[in-house]
Amino acid sequence: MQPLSKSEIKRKALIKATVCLVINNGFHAAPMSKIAKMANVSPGTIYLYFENKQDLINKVYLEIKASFAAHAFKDFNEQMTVEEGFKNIWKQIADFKLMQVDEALFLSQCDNTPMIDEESKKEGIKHLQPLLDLWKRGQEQGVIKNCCHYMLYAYTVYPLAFLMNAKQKKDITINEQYIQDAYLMAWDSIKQSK
Amino acid sequence: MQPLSKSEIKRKALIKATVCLVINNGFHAAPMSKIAKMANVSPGTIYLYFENKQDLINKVYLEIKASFAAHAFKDFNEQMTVEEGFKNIWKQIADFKLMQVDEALFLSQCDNTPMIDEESKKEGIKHLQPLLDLWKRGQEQGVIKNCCHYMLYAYTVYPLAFLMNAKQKKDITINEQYIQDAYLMAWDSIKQSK
Amino acid sequence: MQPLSKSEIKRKALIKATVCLVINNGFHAAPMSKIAKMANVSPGTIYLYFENKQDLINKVYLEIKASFAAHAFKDFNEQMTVEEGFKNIWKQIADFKLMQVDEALFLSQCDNTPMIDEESKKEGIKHLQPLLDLWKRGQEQGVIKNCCHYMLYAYTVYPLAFLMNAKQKKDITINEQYIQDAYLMAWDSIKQSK
Amino acid sequence: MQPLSKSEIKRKALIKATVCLVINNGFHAAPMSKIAKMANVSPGTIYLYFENKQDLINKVYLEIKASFAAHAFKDFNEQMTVEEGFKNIWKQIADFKLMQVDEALFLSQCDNTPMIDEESKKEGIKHLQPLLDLWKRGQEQGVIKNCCHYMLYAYTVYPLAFLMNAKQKKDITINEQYIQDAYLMAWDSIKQSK
DNA sequence: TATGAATGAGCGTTCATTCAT
DNA sequence: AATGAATGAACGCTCATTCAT
Repeated sequence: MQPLSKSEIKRKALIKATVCLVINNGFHAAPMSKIAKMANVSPGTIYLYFENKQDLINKVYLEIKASFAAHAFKDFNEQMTVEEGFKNIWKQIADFKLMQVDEALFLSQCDNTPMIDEESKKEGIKHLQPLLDLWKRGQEQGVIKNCCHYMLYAYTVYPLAFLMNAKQKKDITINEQYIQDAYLMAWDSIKQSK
Repeated sequence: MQPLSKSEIKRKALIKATVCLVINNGFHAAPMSKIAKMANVSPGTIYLYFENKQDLINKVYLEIKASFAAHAFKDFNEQMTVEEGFKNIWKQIADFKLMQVDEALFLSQCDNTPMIDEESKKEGIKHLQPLLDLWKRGQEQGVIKNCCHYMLYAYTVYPLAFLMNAKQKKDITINEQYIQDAYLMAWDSIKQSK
Repeated sequence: MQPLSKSEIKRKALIKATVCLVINNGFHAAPMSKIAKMANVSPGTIYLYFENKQDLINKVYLEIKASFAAHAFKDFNEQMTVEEGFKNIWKQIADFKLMQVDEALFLSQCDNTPMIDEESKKEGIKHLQPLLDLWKRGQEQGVIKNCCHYMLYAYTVYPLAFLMNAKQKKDITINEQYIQDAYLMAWDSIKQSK
Repeated sequence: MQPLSKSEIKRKALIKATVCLVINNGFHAAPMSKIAKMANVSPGTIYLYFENKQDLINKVYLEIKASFAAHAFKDFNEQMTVEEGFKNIWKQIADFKLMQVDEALFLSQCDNTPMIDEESKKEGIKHLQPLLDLWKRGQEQGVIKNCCHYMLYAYTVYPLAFLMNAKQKKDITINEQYIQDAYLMAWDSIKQSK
């Protein structure tokens, strides 16, 4: 792996600082000056890397969405059966949401908020294409219910955001069995009953 | 029904304005001055009804959460079977989320954001008790999967927020059939398979 | 003594509340609303008794100044010798400053601050005429130094404000002996040495 | 003497503006915006130099108190006799109060008002230590009356504030003779009579 | 007389953004 | 490329004052 260039380090530090501040107190408690301080950078420097605050937020969103997708699909291949593939992807998504808590919380906030440009949101969705393709295959094979992708997403991936939030607030604790139970609920909700 | 007092009218107008601005642009783009203007009131007047901005947001949240719960349980009674009862409540929730779009969007933002005091969130959850009780009964009867309420909520109610968002952005259109499909997915995910 | 009329009671309550709030936190921490609350009166009512806040403050000042003068001269008569008379007045002034702490603190703040209209200050000074006359007599008799009244005041009455402040902050405690010492210093500073 | 840095110039300008506005209209009529304008600075800039308005006022007070003390003791040395030393210090204090009118008026307002933190007041008093030491020496030598420092201060230094106020309002005019008379009154009031 | 809800100008303060260095 | 002092518009909020009741 190539070592990151100095400026790439700064960029990453800015992104990390943004995520950290936003998830803890929300957009309005993440001033540029604090982001700069936390990234060990001067406020002015941010504007060498990002056009303005909105651009910064958008870029952070897209970057994290990309890393989320990379994680989701890292073990998946199209030779898998639909059920195998879905389980594989779902578990990786769960893994991401529960291990990369900060990033996942950030995405959850963005997705339920007018914080991000609609355009960037659209852009971020594209990363999920392999999952949509898999679902399509599943529907053609009669394995998965014949409903739109939004619905499939709503009942399989989206619930994880809720569980992640609950875990964050220490309302629940999550172990392997818990994940497995959650997976079964996701699968039960979308699989085609005979 | 009693006519609202003049001051109750103002209070309602302030709440409505808050919801409207927050859902369109987020907490940080809903300044008190705009809320006042939209409610046809002077900025100072807000502080006759609410202690400060945080209090305003909290109260709006709680008020809407209460009206949400009232809607959810309005036709429910405890003589219903678990499945009947769940279907009844779920459909009312769906109805609320899809008809009272603004209020529902507001709740969704609050629930995925550090916008609201943790205390008010806890307060807001209490309204759901009848649903939790119903689930408990279902679990005792072996009709509903034996998992924690957070999970049951995550896979039945929470997905509606995602669908509501999608509808709002005109990504999907929702009709009776769509609702029925969604209901089945919710039920399939939590019902105890034999 | 005649019982105070209802409206005179309110007036007095307003004056007392004003004094109380101003001495504790200064003019800027004595809003009309708090004054009204402390006087058990509605904010609007204040404006039936006083033109505006400045007028209220001025009137409070003048009223207290008058009561201060009444106290100062209550036992004095012009048959007294200059030294007797001065001692008598000075002790009464000391008594006022140390017993009617709130009123005295209020006067001290007013006299060292642009809080009061210059006109009202001028008005307030008139009450001291008997003391000035006494001084004049003393100077004519060669008993008191031949300097202007401002100077005599500065070295006899004004120092009490400092001692009163110190007492208020519990930096010193004051008893009869202390008063007597202070009196001697006042007298020593103005008496004509042979 | 080193030229002041650009930021030191701004700091001084802010302090000067604060003094000017406060002495003319009081704390409550010295808004940050006016202070900024008078210092030829934008409102936000104040907060680069001072934490908030209270901090600004405190710092101004302490800075002036220090310069006051520096002036008071600039010619004094401990080899002087008590009377010499006292006269020296007293005259310098008088000089400061009558020449640096604005600063002196500011101190007078602060010392008779709850404008300044108690803590800062305590801090400001420390500067007077040499005078207190001198008084102690005088008392040990039987030259000065055996009373507490507060009293000595009340009858020697504090009266100057009153004269200064009177001069400011053009009630009196002050010349060398006047100063000398005032000095004698101060000395007469505290010196031990045989 | 007396009220107190309502006003809105103005406060102290923050912060996204710029620009001279 | 990087800085950080400076900006000033805009924020949340207060409060002297008014006026319909």
